[in-house]
Amino acid sequence: MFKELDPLLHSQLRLAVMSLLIGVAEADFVFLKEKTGATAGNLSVQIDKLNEAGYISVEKTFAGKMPRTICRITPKGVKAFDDYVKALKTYLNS
Amino acid sequence: MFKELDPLLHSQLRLAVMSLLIGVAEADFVFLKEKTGATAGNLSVQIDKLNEAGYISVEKTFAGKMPRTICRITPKGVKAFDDYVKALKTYLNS
DNA sequence: TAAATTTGGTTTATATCATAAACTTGTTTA
DNA sequence: TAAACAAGTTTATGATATAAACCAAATTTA
Repeated sequence: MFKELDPLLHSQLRLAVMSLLIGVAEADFVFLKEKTGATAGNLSVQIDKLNEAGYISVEKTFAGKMPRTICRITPKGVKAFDDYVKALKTYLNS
Repeated sequence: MFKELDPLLHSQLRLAVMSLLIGVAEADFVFLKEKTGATAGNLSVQIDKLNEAGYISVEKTFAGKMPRTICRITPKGVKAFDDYVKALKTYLNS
């Protein structure tokens, strides 16, 4: 009947981040912040969680002298996102 | 870009309840409990929240001598569900 | 060059939420 | 009448989302 919804993805901000990352090769912190409209603190926490789950990879580099955090979705993340969408659909067939 | 997700509907159990109710004229507590697999306590709490939000109406009657709680989705609930689905789609266009 | 501001974040505190365990009220069965 | 069951409700707790506060380095301004 209803499939379980991965709690890691069933969060507005984390879902937005994954949604953005799935469409691009990579995206940095500032880009994600602007696109999602999230506060930096909240975004930082949610990126950590996605990273720890292995759904995204996080690379910390420098753009010139300024720090730059680059995020990329992983194959595991793509699969999780896909599964989440499938599960969601079991709730939306009204 | 991303639309807000109504926090009242962005909950696995409440979403399941709404999903069930949108397809039928009415459903009682026991039916909802069986279909969702939720515990009675959790279901009771979430039904209350949906009721207080005006998304469903709750009628307490008796089936013979046993109590029976009947739930129905309201027009407001239908609209909220519809809006939620629309908002969700802004996250899934990958 | 010193002070103020901006950038790019992280850490911490809080308020809310989802959930299950425990409880209640009444009914049926042995 | 005691035990078991039915249909919920209340309560306790642990997790979660979120923003406020903070920090270090770089840049701009006076």
